[in-house]
Amino acid sequence: MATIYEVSKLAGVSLATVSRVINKNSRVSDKTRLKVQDAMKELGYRPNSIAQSLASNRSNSVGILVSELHGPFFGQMMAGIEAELRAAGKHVIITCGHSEEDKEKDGIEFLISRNCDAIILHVEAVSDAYLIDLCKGKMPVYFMSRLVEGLNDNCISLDNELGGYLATQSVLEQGHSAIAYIAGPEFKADSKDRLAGHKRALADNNIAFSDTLYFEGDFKETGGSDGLKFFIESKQEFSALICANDEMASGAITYGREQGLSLPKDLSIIGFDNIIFARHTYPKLTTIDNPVNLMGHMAAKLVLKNIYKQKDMSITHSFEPTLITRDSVINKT
Amino acid sequence: MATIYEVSKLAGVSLATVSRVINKNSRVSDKTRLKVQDAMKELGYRPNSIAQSLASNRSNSVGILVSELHGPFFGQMMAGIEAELRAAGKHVIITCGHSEEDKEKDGIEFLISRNCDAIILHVEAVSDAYLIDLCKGKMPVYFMSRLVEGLNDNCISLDNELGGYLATQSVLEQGHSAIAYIAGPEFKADSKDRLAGHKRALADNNIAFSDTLYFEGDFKETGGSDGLKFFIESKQEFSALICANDEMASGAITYGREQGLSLPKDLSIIGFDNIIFARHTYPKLTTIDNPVNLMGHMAAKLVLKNIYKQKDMSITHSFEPTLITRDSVINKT
DNA sequence: ACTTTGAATTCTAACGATAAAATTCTAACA
DNA sequence: TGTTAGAATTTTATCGTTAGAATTCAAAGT
Repeated sequence: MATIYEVSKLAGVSLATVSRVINKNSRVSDKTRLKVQDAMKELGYRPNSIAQSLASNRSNSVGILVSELHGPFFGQMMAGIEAELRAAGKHVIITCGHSEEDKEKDGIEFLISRNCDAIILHVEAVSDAYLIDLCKGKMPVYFMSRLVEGLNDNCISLDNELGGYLATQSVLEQGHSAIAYIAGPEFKADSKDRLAGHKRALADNNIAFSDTLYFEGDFKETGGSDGLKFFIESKQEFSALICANDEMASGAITYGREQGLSLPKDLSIIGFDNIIFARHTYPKLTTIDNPVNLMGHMAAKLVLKNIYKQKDMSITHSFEPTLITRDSVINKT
Repeated sequence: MATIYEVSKLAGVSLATVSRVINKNSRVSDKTRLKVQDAMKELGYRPNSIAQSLASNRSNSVGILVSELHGPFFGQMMAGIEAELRAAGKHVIITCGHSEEDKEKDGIEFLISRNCDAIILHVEAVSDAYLIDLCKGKMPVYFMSRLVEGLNDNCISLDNELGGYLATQSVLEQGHSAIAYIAGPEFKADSKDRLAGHKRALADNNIAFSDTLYFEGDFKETGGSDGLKFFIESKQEFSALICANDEMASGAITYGREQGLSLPKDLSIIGFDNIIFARHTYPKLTTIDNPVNLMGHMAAKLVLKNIYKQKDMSITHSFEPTLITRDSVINKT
């Protein structure tokens, strides 16, 4: 591979001049710029990004940690981040933490050791204290879908409490009052907030929250099936089921039908996230839209603005969920 | 951040010695190793991977190009590759080509310019000729889910023809004979091979392939709905529908029910890929399993073996699809 | 013609590691 | 005691670029 040195020789200028036409920040006369560009073309020159990084102390890479590389939710998130960053010539180094504390810490260490210019984290298992500490280090850290105390400016988050409220409120408005709730893992902030919204909506409607109509799921299909099984076996009356995400709602739908329920007649179900497949369940899933792709774009923009000093980036830190009405919730009356 | 130089000073040894304890390939006496390790710990030293890359001409990064970052299929694939590589201390740089020729080429260029040690491509729009040419360059290139003429050793592929055959054969065995087929985009190799398998199964059973029961879809939900719409509006008789992937099958199921079909009684549907959601459609989707996660692992192993010279890597280049029987195909009789 | 000034360009020293060659050390053996 | 082989360690050059200081150049002002 041709180096900058060979280009400079061929063009008859110094190394520094070539470097300056590559980086087009400092001024070079049109004449020399052309000479250099010709030489670059002739040699098929491509700057060595590693050498650039070493010399400039900039790797032009952004680390991303998500819980899982698969899964519709993270897919949308990564797609948003990558698209935005790639358009700016930056690249993403992606790894995953599987929602486990050790693996998340491990992943973060890994990204730091790769000399990213910044990292964007979707972490769930690690504590706020750890993150606050992490932010004291020299690596800039940003958070997706998580609001870390005192680090608001580094967070892109969804109002999960509102989402939880919206879900429950919409079900209540359809005349349901005995409502079962399958939450995500209690240690996850998302779960907690969505549940809080649920409780607020119940309270607003003077309905008591019942422990027996609560189940802690795992945010996966199994959480939905296990939860519904639990409720059915406990022989309680309930006409609606709220699932803290769409995967669990899917699991619940599948399990419910296996148990002979006619959906949505026998049971209304609402999900959360509005993943792409939500429109292909039967009945089509009513859910809460989580604009995670947009949020991914925004996280990337935040990095572009703060780290790469790009102008004209208007940042929104907080996003609002909205109700998507389909067929899985019906009027009780 | 502490550098190797500071460590060497603190430990009272030379740079080279520190380098050798970091890379633990060459021998260092236990005594000095300990001294150096202590010094590293004391300084919180972490090797600068960029400098390592420049000096060793190894970036320890593998570029990955997939069609989309979202989507269940690619998620599984990326997860497999990343897990394997990450365990070996390598990182992945991921980008996407959106199944468009220009964007794919662009993505490849992008990865090459990032000095990856190798790249793993899932490309669909780019020609074999282009890829063969690409392989003549100095960047090692590997292919996922694609068999490039003469580059077999660099490919990890699925026997799509067999998968197509299996799908059709299984439907035929259930007594169906009027079978509609929704293919993927014709320019994609996967589509072509699956269709070829379909035709072979028909031929084996002395059933003529009918142009009017063929529709070229887009591998997305819309392909399924558009295809089924086309068949229904053409007023043909058919009792089974084969979709070249699960997304299209989902779309077809949803559309079919919207049109008042009772599934699977009125129409049997089979998909391809066995994405995670296939078990949550209604009826649960009978499909062909595509072990793409495994294949991702295998592609990574191939890189580990060829590029990073890891031993004990047994490589399987070709994978076989298998039939997953669920509820969406019923016996016609 | 002679400064002056600002733009254009070159020079030089990093950046933080690796790797090959050169050197020193250590212990065994004649 | 001197030799020698092999292990342990150091020396030195290098990877390909950037960045700031130093220099040269060109046009304008006096």
